[in-house]
Amino acid sequence: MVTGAAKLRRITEFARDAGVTVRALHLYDRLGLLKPAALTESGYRLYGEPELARLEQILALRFVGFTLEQIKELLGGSTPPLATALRMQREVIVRRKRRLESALAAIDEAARALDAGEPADLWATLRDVIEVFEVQNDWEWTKQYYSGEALERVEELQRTTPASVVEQGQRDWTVLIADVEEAVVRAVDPSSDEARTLANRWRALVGQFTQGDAEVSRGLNRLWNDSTHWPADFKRPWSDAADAFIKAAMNCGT
Amino acid sequence: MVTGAAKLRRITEFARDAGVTVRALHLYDRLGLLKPAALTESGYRLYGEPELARLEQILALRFVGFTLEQIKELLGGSTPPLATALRMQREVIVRRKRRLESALAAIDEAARALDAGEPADLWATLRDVIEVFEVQNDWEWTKQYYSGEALERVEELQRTTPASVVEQGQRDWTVLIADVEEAVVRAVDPSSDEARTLANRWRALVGQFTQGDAEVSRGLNRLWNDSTHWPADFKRPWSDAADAFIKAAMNCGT
DNA sequence: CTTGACTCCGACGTTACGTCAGGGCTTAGC
DNA sequence: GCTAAGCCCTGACGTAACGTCGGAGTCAAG
Repeated sequence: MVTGAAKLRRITEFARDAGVTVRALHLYDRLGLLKPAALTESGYRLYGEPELARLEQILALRFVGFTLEQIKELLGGSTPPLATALRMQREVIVRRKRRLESALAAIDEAARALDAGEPADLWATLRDVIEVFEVQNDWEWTKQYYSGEALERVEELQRTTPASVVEQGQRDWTVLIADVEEAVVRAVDPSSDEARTLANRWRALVGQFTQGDAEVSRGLNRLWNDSTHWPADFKRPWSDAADAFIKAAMNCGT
Repeated sequence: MVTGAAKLRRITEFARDAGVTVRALHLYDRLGLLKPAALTESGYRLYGEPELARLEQILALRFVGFTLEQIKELLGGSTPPLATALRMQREVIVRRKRRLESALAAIDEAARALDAGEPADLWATLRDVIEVFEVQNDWEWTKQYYSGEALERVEELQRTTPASVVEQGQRDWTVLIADVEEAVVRAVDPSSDEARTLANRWRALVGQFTQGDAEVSRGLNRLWNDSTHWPADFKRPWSDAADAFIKAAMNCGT
C-alpha cells in the first residue's frame, strides 16, 4: 500500500486535463457537485484522481441533458435510480429532437415557398407547420416532467397503462378543458354545483391517470403549482382563467 | 375607403389572440421588435392587425431558432437576406439535432451497459460516445457562425468550395494547431523566426479558407476575438496558451 | 524583493422571458 | 360623484450554466 497520498493537482492543471474551465469547477464546488480533495492553507483547491472520475460522470450526465441539479441528485444518493432517470431523459431528448425536426420542416417549407417565388405564402406556410407541431404537443406535457421520488412509480405507470387508456384520457382531458374554459366565459360561480361537477371530473381524470398513487398525485400537484419545473418553451393548453377557476372550484367543493 | 381606423385592441386581448404573454409584448416593445400601433394618453399600448401579422412572423422565426436580435435584423432591413439566413439556420438546427442524436446514442449505450449488469462499464461507455461526438465537431466551428453582412458571401463560399478542399483544410488545420501547441510547450518566443513561420502558416490557412475575401476574413477575425458569437456549448479545440501565442506571433511578425 | 504566474472571490452579463410589487387608469354599479 | 374590481404601467429580481472582469492574496524563481 504505497498508494497512500495520490498526486493532487491544482485547479488549472486539473481543469485542462478534464477539458473544463476553472470557473466551471468553481461553480461545481459552490453547488456541492464536485468538491476538491483538499484545500491548501491559503484556500487553493487541490484535486486528485477520484475527483477526475466523478467529474467525468458529471460531464457524461450533462452531455445527455441533465441539469446540474439533477446530476447532483443522481450522483448523490446511495442507490441512484439511474436507469429510470436515463429512460425518462431519453424521452425528453426525443421530444427535443422532434421539436427540431419540426423546425427543419418549417424551414424547408419556407424555402419551397421562397423558391416558388411566393413570398406572400411564406409566413402562412411557416405558421401552418408550427401549428401542427403545437397541437401535437398539447397533450405531451402531462407525462413530461416528474421530480425526484416518484420517478419509479411514474415509469411503472407508463409501462402498465395501455395506449388505449392514454388516448381515452387525452380525449376526456381535451373535452374537460373545453368545458372549463366555457364555464369561465359564462362566469360560472366556482362554488356552484356546476363548478363542483367540473372539479369532480377533474379529480376523476387525475385519479385515473395516477391510478390512486398518492405520491404520483402529489407530484402532479406540485408540478401543477410550480411552473419552474416546466420546460422553457412549455405553454399550458388552458388559460389562466381556467386555471384559477378549477383551483377555486376544487377548494370550494366537498 | 371606410377602413380608415382599424380596430385597436389593448394588450391583454391582443396577447391572448396571438398566444403570447403580456410580458413578452412588453419585451418586444422595449427591444424595438414590435411596437404598438398607438399609445393612449395614459400610456396604454394599442395593437392592430398589422401588428398581429408582424408578431406571427416573429413567432415563426423564433420557432426555427433565431434569436430575437436576429429576428429584428431579418425583419428590419428593406431587403432581408431571409433565404440565406434560413439556409444557414437550417445548418444550425441540423447540428443541434445531431447533438441530440449523439445524446440518444450515449443513453442507449449506457442502458445496454446497465442491462448487461456492468455498472463499471457505464461511465466508460458514455465517455466513448461523447468523445466520438466531440471529435466530429472539432472542425465544425470554423464554418459555423458568421454575423450579419457577410452571410451571402459565406454561403457562396460554401457552395463553391469543393469538399476535397475542405478536408485538406481540416487536416492542415489540425496539424497546425498541434504544432502551435507544441511550440507553446517548448516556450518558443512569439517574436522568433519559428513563431513567425507558424503565424504565416496560420495566415495562409485563414486566407485559403476565406479565398481572399476581405469581408469574410474580417468576420472571422471578429468571431475569433468575440466569443459571445459562439454557441454556448462550443469549446475551442486549442488551448488559451496557443491562442495567446498565435496572436502574439501575428502581431510581432512582418 | 520583485516579477510573473497562479489563485481566490464577488459582481455583472448572457437569453427570453416570468413573477412580484407598487403604483396609476378605467369602467360599471351604486 | 364615488368606489371597487379589473386593467395597465414600470422596475427589480430570478432563471441555467457558466464567461468575463477586476481587485487582492499566494507562490516560486531570479
